[in-house]
Amino acid sequence: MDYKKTANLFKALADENRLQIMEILKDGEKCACKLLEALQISQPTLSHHMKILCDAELVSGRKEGKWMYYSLSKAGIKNAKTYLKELKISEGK
Amino acid sequence: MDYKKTANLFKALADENRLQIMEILKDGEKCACKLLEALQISQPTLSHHMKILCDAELVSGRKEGKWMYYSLSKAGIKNAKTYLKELKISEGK
DNA sequence: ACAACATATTGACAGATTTCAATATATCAA
DNA sequence: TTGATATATTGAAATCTGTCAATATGTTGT
Repeated sequence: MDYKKTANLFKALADENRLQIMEILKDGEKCACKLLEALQISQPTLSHHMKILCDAELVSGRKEGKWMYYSLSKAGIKNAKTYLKELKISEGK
Repeated sequence: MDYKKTANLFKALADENRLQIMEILKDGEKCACKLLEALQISQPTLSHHMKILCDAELVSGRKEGKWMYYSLSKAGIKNAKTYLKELKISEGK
């Protein structure tokens, strides 16, 4: 198991603003400008958070003209689910 | 949804040493001294990590004489699973 | 009570993370 | 091409986190 990669994945989920972004994206693809409206953070800060979420494959981005559209990505979410699924509680002594 | 609590939960999983601890505990309850042997960290650092894992309810501790036994706890793991499960990818526009 | 041991707490430091202002890059419209 | 707009990057400051040495607390055996 790759501890570094897994830690990075959970790090991406370990921030209140990023959780709120994920929450908004549950509703479907959104433009960066919409996310900026919803959060009380500056534009560079949003851009930084989006990079972290994209790097973790929790979110994917699509550029259309001068706009960036973001949506949830299955890959990262699946990785996290898989990790948790493997946390079986054994009765080993 | 409680962003702070959820962020804390994922923060607890966002560290390589703590992931390794979880990995070891998958095998069943372990004494703190065993964890200390397995990890390349000092005793106070281990104690600090265990507190974070316990606070997130990912691990529970049991004191027996002068020893502490730790094991995986269902509550935190379930909370994380539930969060991920709710990350449904909708087609809403 | 005292010594030995296991774990927890405190205090300090280094490195990581979040944040914003300033600036850069890219796209569109006139 | 120029100006306006959307997003990304850079650089710096404040805060948070992981770490260890030193010390405290709690337990067991003598």
